[in-house]
Amino acid sequence: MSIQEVARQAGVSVATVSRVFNLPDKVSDSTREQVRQVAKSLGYLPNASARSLRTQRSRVLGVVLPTLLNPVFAECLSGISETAAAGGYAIQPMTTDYRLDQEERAVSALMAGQMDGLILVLSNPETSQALQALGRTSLPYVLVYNRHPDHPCVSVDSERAVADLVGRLCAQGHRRISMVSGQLHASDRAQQRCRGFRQGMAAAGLVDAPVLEVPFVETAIQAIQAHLAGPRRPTALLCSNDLLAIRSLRAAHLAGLSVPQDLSITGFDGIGLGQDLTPVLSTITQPNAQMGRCGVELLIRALADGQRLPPSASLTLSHGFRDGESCAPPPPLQP
Amino acid sequence: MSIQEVARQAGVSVATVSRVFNLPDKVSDSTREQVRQVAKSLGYLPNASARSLRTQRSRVLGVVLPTLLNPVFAECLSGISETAAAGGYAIQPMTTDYRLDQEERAVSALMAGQMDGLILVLSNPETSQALQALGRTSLPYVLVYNRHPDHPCVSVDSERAVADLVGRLCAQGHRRISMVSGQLHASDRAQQRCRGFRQGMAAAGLVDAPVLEVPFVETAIQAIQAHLAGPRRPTALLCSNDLLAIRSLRAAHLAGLSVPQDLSITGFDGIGLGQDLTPVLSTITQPNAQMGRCGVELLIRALADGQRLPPSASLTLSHGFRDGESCAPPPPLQP
DNA sequence: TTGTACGCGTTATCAT
DNA sequence: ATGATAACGCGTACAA
Repeated sequence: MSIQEVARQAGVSVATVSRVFNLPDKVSDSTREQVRQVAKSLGYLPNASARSLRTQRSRVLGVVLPTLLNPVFAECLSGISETAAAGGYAIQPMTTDYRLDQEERAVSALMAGQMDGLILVLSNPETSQALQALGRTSLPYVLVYNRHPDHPCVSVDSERAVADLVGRLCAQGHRRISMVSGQLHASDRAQQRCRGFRQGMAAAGLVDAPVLEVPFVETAIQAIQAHLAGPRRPTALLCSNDLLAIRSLRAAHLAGLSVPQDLSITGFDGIGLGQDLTPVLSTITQPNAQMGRCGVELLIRALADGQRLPPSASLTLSHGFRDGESCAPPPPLQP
Repeated sequence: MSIQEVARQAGVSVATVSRVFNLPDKVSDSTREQVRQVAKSLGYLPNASARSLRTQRSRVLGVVLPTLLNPVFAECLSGISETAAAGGYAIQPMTTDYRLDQEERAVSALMAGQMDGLILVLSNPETSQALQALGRTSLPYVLVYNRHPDHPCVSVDSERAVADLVGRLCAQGHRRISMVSGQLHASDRAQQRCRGFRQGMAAAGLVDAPVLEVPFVETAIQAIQAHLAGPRRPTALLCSNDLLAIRSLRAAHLAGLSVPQDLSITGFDGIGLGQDLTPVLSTITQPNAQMGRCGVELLIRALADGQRLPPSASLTLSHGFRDGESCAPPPPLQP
């Protein structure tokens, strides 16, 4: 069902049909209605490929994410999807599983796919080959969650957030605080949060700032449980994301510890689910859907101006702290 | 950067360049390498829109889902994405928030977007306008989670699963079992699970089979808590999905009940997170990622054959039961 | 206000 | 083995 057929049946030229869909004002009321009528009855829908070939814009945004199995990215994609749709854009997401080769394949596929712009959550903007390749093109893009002075980013100040949180824990009386982190090499966020931890601990005059880097999510619970079984176990676990915090809650239970009486646990991300848990997860909250929304808005604005986004367009959204039930002063007596 | 430019620089015709990418065997070794060289140095990538316009296939699959905020669909999309990528397809997902108008908009947009096939999770295949519209086209599609004799579906037998679960609970000694359900009108799964509940209760000779239909997720916890505050409260809560089960855990806590000592709670879906909770969620498990994978595989196979999928291609995957920690015999004394 | 005709970048047919 | 060229469906400059 093409524009030709509609034109034929409506007794007008293809140009008129095209105008009915793209410049409705430039066609008389009567013919417009006539054409719409015919188009509807034929179930005509303009061919997106032809349109995109002709106009050189696809109205599709590419999205690259580590995984959808972490709700933080599902929430973000949800925001992206919503805002893109509102702006007349479709999205084409690809996941990388935190693997650099997949990251490059994804970006390359999206570049070949006539995306109008790209929204990226990468492992590390500093070293990403994919981002470098992208830089050699004129395709507009924006990073989300990532943070880097040379690129347009929508992010929160993880470093400060974590440092502040360490301060809170110390104010509650905690002295032995461990960080539970995901793989540092796979994520600049993890690195930033780790830096914030070290900084916060140093500021509190605490020399010992142990970081437990959990290699695989599958083994996280066991590793954390082992860490909690040690002789001078921490009184607080500062986890670099909510999923790790949830697994830490499990590990604490398995280790026979009550949260927050015996052990405090905090997360980072503010996934919605954390509010429905018992104990409610104490965590640093990011506006995940909002971060996606902002990324799309920046991108769409840039597209309207026919520009790429400069690094100076970067946005630091404000984070929050959810005072849940997984956090309390340390138990009074500790050996 | 077009095929023209590559041809010019390589000193061959566009036809030869095209062959290098599509039928490499039909071109001599020397020119093939020559062309590849030039293409690479120019960063040439075949234009997907032009290719799709010419071949009438986009190698993109459309996906319609209720929401990504329920991990069950995020897990499914993850499986879809993975299998699509492996088969050389990209995906274009749209969410409906369980709203029929969004459902129609999504399907319509995907039909206009030159999708090669559609993977759909709809509210209700029986009444869906979107599905009816789709039926009038020749676009291949497959339903996932939905179950209907007139359409190709990848699903599990929710009805039997729930009925069996009721049997298990009864065998443990439960007599007062309530179902907590999402909005019945918004989901055929909810309806099926509800039927399974009534059927199982009837089979156990239990006349009273109360169903608490929770209107909005936001108010779920309060509604459930109120239900638990009643005089002859249930000893078990059979929830129609894992998210409701998690909220029920919270509601039980707020009502001062211990799970599973005072109250048993079961879910449906088998989201990964349920395993990391305390108590580990007892639930009916579906192979969520696998359901997505199967849908894509069916679709890709149909595309290879140039066929639509007949209803007879439907697949009922087997479900399981995770014996977690949220379920136990009822307390001995009940008024 | 409406129509004609070109070109977007590619694949495929038909020659050579 | 390679090249010339038509056609995919559309938007738009230009003409009427």
